[in-house]
Amino acid sequence: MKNIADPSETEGFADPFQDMLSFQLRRTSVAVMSALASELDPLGLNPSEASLIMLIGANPGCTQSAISRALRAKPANLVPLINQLSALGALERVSGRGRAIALSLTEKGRDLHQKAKAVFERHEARITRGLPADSRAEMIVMLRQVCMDACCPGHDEAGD
Amino acid sequence: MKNIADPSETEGFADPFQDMLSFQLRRTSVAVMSALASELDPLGLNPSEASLIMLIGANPGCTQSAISRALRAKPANLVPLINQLSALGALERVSGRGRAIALSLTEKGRDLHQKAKAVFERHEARITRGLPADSRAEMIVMLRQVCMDACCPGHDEAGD
DNA sequence: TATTGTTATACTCTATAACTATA
DNA sequence: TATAGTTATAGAGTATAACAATA
Repeated sequence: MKNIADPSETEGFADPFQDMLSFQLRRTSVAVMSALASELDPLGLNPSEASLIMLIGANPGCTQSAISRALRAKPANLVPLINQLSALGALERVSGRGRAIALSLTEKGRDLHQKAKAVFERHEARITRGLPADSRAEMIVMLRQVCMDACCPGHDEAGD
Repeated sequence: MKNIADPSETEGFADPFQDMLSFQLRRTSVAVMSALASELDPLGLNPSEASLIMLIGANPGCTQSAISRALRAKPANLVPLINQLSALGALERVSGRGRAIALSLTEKGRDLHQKAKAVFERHEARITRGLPADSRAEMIVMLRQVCMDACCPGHDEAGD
């Protein structure tokens, strides 16, 4: 069945990314987000929508610009997301000062918020079940450090 | 300047993702890949192209299907990538058995390979410069574990 | 005028289905 | 037929520019 040199079918295929932090980060992030999407599926939410509900649930009355900063997303990209959750009846807009709009969850949104929190907690437990007890917290600290160092390639100061 | 309740402008904005491994992974991965893209820019390569060169450089004569497995990418998505690097004169195809095609670097490709390796090493050092000495290796081990646990949500066996 | 939000758009990544080519 | 590769296309996610609305 193996007629040509196909190293990946054997142990002989060299993976230069196996020992690179950058690529392991990416692979793991993709795997984790994909698993999270599957776990959120029964709620009819994707990770973006669930994140938005988590954020508004934790900060009732916040504005879109505050959310865009928190999610590191462009304001323009929040519009379809908010429209969909609004059409779903999960959140409502109340006009604030200036052009600002205060976002908060409806009763349906609060229900989704509780369910999403449960999914997140279960997911978090699931992906860390193979780690020693303190490793999760250590890992988060290290990730924040790496994120900061990556964001500010030339300096030593904080940026996250 | 702050007329409405905008928690993100103060310390009062709650970030429910700050202590979640899943979202810190994603944030860090995005920041790291963005930094890598900037560092590869002078070579005229993006991270995908550079990864492909690294992989073929480490495995001369490998096939596209081997690469797609190693990069966890769909074979169809490699086509434009390979076409571009081929048009750039960085790699060449030699037909193998069946419909398989063996890929290898040209002289220009080997030159890019060396330069990309240098960029990767510098980048790796840069993003880990804020970590204690052994943390990088520990982190990679933990990431592989988390990746495995995320990929196989229901079992305990290996999958990465 | 400065800030906030919206629209339109484009570019990259990723995913699938249908197709071709070859042992 | 099974494997390898290609094409076309559709869907996310993300980026920018231009615009509207309001203090």
